[in-house]
Amino acid sequence: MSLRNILLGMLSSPASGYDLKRQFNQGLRHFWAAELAQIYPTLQKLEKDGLLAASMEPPAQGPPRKVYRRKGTGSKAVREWLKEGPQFRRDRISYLAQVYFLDELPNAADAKTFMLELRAGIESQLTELRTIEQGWKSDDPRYPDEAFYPHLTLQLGLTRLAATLKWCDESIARMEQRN
Amino acid sequence: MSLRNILLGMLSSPASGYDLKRQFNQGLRHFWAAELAQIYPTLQKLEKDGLLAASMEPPAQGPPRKVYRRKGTGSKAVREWLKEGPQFRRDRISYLAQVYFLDELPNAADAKTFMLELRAGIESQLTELRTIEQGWKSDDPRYPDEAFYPHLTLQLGLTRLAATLKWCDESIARMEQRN
DNA sequence: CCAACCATGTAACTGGTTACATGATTTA
DNA sequence: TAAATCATGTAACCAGTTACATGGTTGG
Repeated sequence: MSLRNILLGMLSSPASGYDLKRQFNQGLRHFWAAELAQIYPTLQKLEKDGLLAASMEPPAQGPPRKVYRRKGTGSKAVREWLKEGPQFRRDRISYLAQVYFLDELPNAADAKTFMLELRAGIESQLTELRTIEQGWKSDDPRYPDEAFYPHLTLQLGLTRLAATLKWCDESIARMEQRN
Repeated sequence: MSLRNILLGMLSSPASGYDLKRQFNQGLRHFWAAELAQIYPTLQKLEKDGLLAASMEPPAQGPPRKVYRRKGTGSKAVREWLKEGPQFRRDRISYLAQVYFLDELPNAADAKTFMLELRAGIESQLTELRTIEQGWKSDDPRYPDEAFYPHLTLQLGLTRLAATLKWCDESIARMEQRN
């Protein structure tokens, strides 16, 4: 259900499915990912439901694009989604499930290897996020003021990853004390 | 795929589907939730695949239970899952998707209401987690030493929620400055 | 001309949720 | 005896992923 709302939100200005995928990669992928194979059918459904209008546009260059425009009903749907209040869907954290069972590894060194790999993964996510922020800064000098709420989401991403990294270090230290 | 591995991990001692659901509610629900409608068929599949053995056991009291036992192949599968290294599946955060589009609300007061509700939700998750920790403490006085890794997962939950709460407060403050 | 990229789509499958069905046992 | 809880399951559906198919356009 959420992808529908997200696409509606992104369509405050007209865009094609391919455009939207690019936007996902730039601004939303740190808290939401979507594949084209899911985006295209969802847009078709939104058009059928009367929330979007579609038109084929042969552009100045490149292959023909199907551009979607948000209708009044579409904008209303976004506002209703936001007025429902925050949605707390229990998110699953795969690697935490693994940490939970780490005692199943008979060799303590294997558990430590796991945690070091985890730390490395989190750290690379952190640098990735900082790269996104740099991109935003260079795209528009008015950032972060011109993108107030997107900036907030990025801040939470950075904050959480920093906290997770700290947790990794503390956990590894405790594992060493445990021996 | 992960639920299979989690169930295998939980079955270091024999249990029924219903037991496992209870364990989910106690120890894992802060990073993974599962319904009985998913647990039962998954256990059946694991039995069919030869990783678990099942036996009907008419207990001293209560209705008959189907108890599953992990076989050697099952334990091996858990170790292999852990040796693959940490799985980073991009987690989706619904409420962040909503925050991203909060400018769609024409009335700034509505956006603030949203953030306050978000803060309240996070806070209640935090108290819920602290309640779980208290439960663990009273269940076993040796905690957290006897449950080292489960304790670590709880710590991350607490750390992240505290960080998120701080972010909420800072964000609300920025929104007020923005006017 | 070929590789890389732009652009749209369908089909099959997996994982997970919601709703429903059934019945035994325990407790108030 | 009625309600709550224990206990196991199936069916229909929804969301999301992976793999595949197709073809236009641009740049080396």
